[in-house]
Amino acid sequence: MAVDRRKLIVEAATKSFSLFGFKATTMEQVAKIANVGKGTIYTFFKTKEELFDEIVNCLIKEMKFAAEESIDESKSFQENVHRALYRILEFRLEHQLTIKLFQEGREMRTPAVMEVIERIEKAVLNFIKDKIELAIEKDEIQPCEPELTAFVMIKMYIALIFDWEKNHQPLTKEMIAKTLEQHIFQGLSK
Amino acid sequence: MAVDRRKLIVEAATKSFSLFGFKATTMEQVAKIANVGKGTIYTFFKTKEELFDEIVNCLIKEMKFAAEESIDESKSFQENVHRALYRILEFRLEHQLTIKLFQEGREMRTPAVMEVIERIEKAVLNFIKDKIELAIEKDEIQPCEPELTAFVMIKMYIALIFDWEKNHQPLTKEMIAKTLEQHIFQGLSK
DNA sequence: GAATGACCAATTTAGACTTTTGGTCAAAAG
DNA sequence: CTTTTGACCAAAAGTCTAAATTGGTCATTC
Repeated sequence: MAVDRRKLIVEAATKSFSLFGFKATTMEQVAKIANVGKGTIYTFFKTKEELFDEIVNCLIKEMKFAAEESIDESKSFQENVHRALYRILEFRLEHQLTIKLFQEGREMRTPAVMEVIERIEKAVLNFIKDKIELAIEKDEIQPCEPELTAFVMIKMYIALIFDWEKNHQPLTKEMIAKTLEQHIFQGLSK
Repeated sequence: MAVDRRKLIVEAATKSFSLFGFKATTMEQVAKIANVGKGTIYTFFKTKEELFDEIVNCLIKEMKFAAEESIDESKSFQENVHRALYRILEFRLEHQLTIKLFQEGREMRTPAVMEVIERIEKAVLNFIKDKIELAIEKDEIQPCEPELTAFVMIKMYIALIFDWEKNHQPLTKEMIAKTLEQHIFQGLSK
């Protein structure tokens, strides 16, 4: 084959979804960008959602890779959780597609987008959960419900990065690390 | 005066806001429920928002009272934070007005309602912040940024009560207390 | 002087009409 | 044959405007 039409389509769709979001992207436009007949898209993907899902799956893989890359086995569990979560949220802010998606989810609540956001969040949860399970096995942290702990950590991170700055000065990376350290790891008890 | 028209109006408006929300409540309806001419409302309140604000201020006071009541000086700071936050969120679920308001905020983003929700959340933040400052003074907990710590605690509570059950079995009051204890107070470090 | 409801400007709603869009498929291309 | 295509269709979304509603006023009433 001269050109990989499937790849062309996926690339075109990624570009369009990143630029205009899911709802505002039309299949005709994707076809045009990909230099392909509209019908051709449907030989590879049953629906617009299926095309979207493939792209998001790819995004999730990239995200996992970025997170995994940020981990340094020689560092402590705490340090690594901080690095991974910070990297993941950084990723969200660096990639046009995630920015657009979360925006569309917030502003229009497009069902397909809401679903996909949930998938992304589940993937992050599972990633952190795995790290926690490992840390428990290696006796680096107290035993706990890994899923619940991962959930708490992520919520806290999101809150510190995205919610706090709605009413306050944004926190620096160091402040966030310190807050996580002080609250989750060290606790406040005397 | 035979009847306190102001009180009648406030009561009628409270009933209507609780039942239909802010946007779906019309001043005419409030007047009708209060058995009062529409113009009368405007002799007490300049706008619909002003009437709304008065009612919400009252709600916030009640909420503070409930929270304050739930505190037992003889118990530990941790126990009291848990009791107070649990009571506040319970309050939110017991009162038709808060239920309707948070729902309207979520679903329609009515600006006046968004503002009011922010006011409620600020009040809760300040309440907890005060308790934390007190606890630091009394040397019950480590020194920390009271506002940031209060913020983290509240976010964690909301997450554990409202967000966790979107994808999992709801947590019992005890599980929530334990999670807060384990994560915030005791920490996970070894 | 306090209370009222008819009244008004402004916003919201309803729904008829138009356009766009996801998806199909018979025909064209290879 | 298989693969690609774009005209085509039903359905969904968008647009436009006339009608209804609503927050707020104020001359009149009590």
